Amino acid sequence: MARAGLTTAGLTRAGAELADEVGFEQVTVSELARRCGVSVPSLYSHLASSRDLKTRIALFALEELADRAADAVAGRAGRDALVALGNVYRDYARQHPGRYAAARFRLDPQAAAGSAGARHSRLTRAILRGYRLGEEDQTHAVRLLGGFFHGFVDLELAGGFGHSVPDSQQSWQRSLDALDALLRNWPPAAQGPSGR
Amino acid sequence: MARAGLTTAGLTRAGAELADEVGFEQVTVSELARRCGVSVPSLYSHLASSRDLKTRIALFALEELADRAADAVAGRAGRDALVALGNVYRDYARQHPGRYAAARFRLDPQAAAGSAGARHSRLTRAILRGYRLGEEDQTHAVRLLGGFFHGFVDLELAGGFGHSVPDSQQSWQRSLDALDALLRNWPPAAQGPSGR
DNA sequence: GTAGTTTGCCTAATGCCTTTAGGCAAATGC
DNA sequence: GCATTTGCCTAAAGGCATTAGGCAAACTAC
Repeated sequence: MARAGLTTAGLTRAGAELADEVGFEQVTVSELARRCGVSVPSLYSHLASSRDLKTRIALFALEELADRAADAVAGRAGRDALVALGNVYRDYARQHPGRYAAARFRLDPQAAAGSAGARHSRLTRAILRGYRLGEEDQTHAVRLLGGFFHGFVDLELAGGFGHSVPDSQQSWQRSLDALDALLRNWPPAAQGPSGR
Repeated sequence: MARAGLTTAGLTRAGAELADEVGFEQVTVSELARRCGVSVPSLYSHLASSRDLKTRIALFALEELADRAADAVAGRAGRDALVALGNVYRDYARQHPGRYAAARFRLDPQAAAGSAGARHSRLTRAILRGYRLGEEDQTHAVRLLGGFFHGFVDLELAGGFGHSVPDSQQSWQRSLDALDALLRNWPPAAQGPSGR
């Protein structure tokens, strides 16, 4: 039986493409096998399980996204960098909705530890160098931005900002404006316990 | 054959509970049937499909969440309302991770139109009354907050802010502080095209 | 080049999930 | 009470995930 020349990396890439075509949720070992012209069980020579496939696609997407983010923010600072970084996430999600969903896949702790997640965090932290934030507030800001980027993009992709005025592109821009202003005027920590 | 007394609403609630137990992704018609003590095909008297079940659970969760949000913001304004609203989302997600995930399920346009999604939007808009924002900027702020609430909570739940310092509770509080400050000092629209 | 070993492909098989069809009897309506 | 509707069941079919074992290509060592 001639070998089809499959590799784990190749299957991961094919899986990522399939994800963008049919949606990450619809990616199956069976469909991938059909796409590669081999029988379903053959894929188990290269993949441990369906979950293994999804994990690999997720890691691939996170890496790809981090590479784009790194390129986009290189040589930029302050507001320029903030906009560039945010746009990377939004553009990637719109160009590659399946991969973007994959990047949101719940990884097990071990896989997560080896993922590009930390790169994303570092890149976000890097753009904050253009703002005057203390160590701790920088971490808060990283998480705020991370949450906003992901949340806005996810809601938008899900149609949450559907065809209503103003369009979501404007909201995106104004949100980035607002966040830039916020980062330039980050409020000091309150004196006592605040709320909960 | 005695009737088990199943109803669509009852199955939806049982499905929501199952979601919190095993995770929304693991909810199946088969498991629900086992839980109710009936055969799998029996459920098709009350549910159109597995997707119908998930859609119903999603609508249920969105409604439940909107009720909680309405209660929490009633009689509050400004920063107090902002914190209360944000906390509803975060608390719900932590208490009911499966239902929260269900609330994020991609509904088809028809189901989405009849969902509590618009209530959520209105509630967020309502808390913004305590801030001086123009009509359009209010919408931008609704989307920014919606994105942040969802994004932060989702990343947190996924372990994205794992056991590192400062803990995510502090980041949550500081983020709400920051957003309150932002809303009180919302930047005016820039003169010309900004960025993209 | 040859022999032994490893590896990647296949088919068969198993089990789980989703769904449909048709039968039977409980429940409902007149 | 009778006719109709409805909710339960079993049987069946198809799809997906996965394992086991066989065969031959590919690799390694001498």
